[in-house]
Amino acid sequence: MAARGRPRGFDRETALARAMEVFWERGFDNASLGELTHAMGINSPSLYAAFGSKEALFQEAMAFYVKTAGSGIWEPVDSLATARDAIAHVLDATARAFTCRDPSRGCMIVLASPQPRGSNPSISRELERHRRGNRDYLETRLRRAVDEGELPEGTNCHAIATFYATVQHGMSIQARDGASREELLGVADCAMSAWDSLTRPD
Amino acid sequence: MAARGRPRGFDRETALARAMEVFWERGFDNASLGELTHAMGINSPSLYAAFGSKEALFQEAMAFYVKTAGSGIWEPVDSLATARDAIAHVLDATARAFTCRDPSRGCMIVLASPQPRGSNPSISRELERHRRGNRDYLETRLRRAVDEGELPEGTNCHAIATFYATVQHGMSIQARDGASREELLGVADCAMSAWDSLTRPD
DNA sequence: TCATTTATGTATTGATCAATACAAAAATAA
DNA sequence: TTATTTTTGTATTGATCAATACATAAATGA
Repeated sequence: MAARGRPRGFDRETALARAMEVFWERGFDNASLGELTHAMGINSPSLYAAFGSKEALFQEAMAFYVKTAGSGIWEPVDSLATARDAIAHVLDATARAFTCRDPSRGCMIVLASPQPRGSNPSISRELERHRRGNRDYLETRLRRAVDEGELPEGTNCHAIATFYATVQHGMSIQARDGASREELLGVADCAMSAWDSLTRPD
Repeated sequence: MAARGRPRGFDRETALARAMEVFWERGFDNASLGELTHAMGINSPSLYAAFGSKEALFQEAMAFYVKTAGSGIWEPVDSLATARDAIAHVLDATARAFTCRDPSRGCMIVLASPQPRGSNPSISRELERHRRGNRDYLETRLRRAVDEGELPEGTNCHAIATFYATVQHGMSIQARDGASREELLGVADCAMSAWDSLTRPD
């Protein structure tokens, strides 16, 4: 199946990666088409031909972000032996991922469009859906730990998952405010120091 | 000193309070002048005559927010007897304040302009400065507790203050994502359950 | 009364934005 | 070669935005 017509003059995935960087640094609204096309090295008709719209481009950039920056954080959650190891890993990897650019950027999922009734509610809802998914993922991992006997019956998995998700979200703001990697790792340590009392039987 | 000229036809502070609500719900960029003037019940020339510019209006709205919504959270920090009580109060009051509107809004200082290199960097910097001030305020309170003997010498006040500030920031995202007051109070409880191990002598 | 001062309502300005129209370019298929 | 298909670059569109021009209204001071 050879391509008909004139071949595309740029690499789609490279352009997508550059768009992701712009959205990550500037958020959805503040990333103008001029900035995006400049970073991607193309003109706007090429952008629209390849991606459809600014919103569709963002959706793809978000998926790309999850696949690249996010996978190192969340993928090991199921494979690590204990829920404690899993959550400690999430916080540790978060501290590293949120400070992997200079200046630090925090999490694109948390910061790219924080106004649910802003200019593009569907994007805010999609990001919210994703954050909720991460929280639920932690809760599911905790429930499994209860089933496996790592944690006692009666453990409040919902509250613990919500707590650690909250810490993870807060680290995005700290990163944007210039917190160093060491400070964020310190936050992760502090959060993990609650583990024993959170999972102690009543 | 009677006022010359035609008297202002609206109450300046009432209008400011309404502007604050709009900025709080929509953020700086997404709050259009049309929305602002509609909520304030005035036309744009009156807005500019009374407040100067959209940015100046936001600065005043931010100060108003700190004075009203924020004071109940931060004011008791110095007067409460112990650092533990102070921090527990901050988290508890935060959970309540962030869910005092329906739908929940979280914190205007955290959410109104989260892109440091967005459309208005000076506003982002001002908000960041304020967040940093809150964090420093917690650290100062912890150092006082060390001086007074509540906490042992060698307590890592910087790390503990950063941790609790991070939790507080994360609660804004949770509130925006629809977390209930009870869930946020649960987050506050989880965070406080780390207290003993965080403040235990080495 | 009349000049001065300040506020208000209507209408508009220039800038910026996302998205597109259009014709030329570059490939394949017949 | 010629017709067809798709991409590219230039230029533009209509919408929306923050901010303002201007004439009128409503107060005080002389």
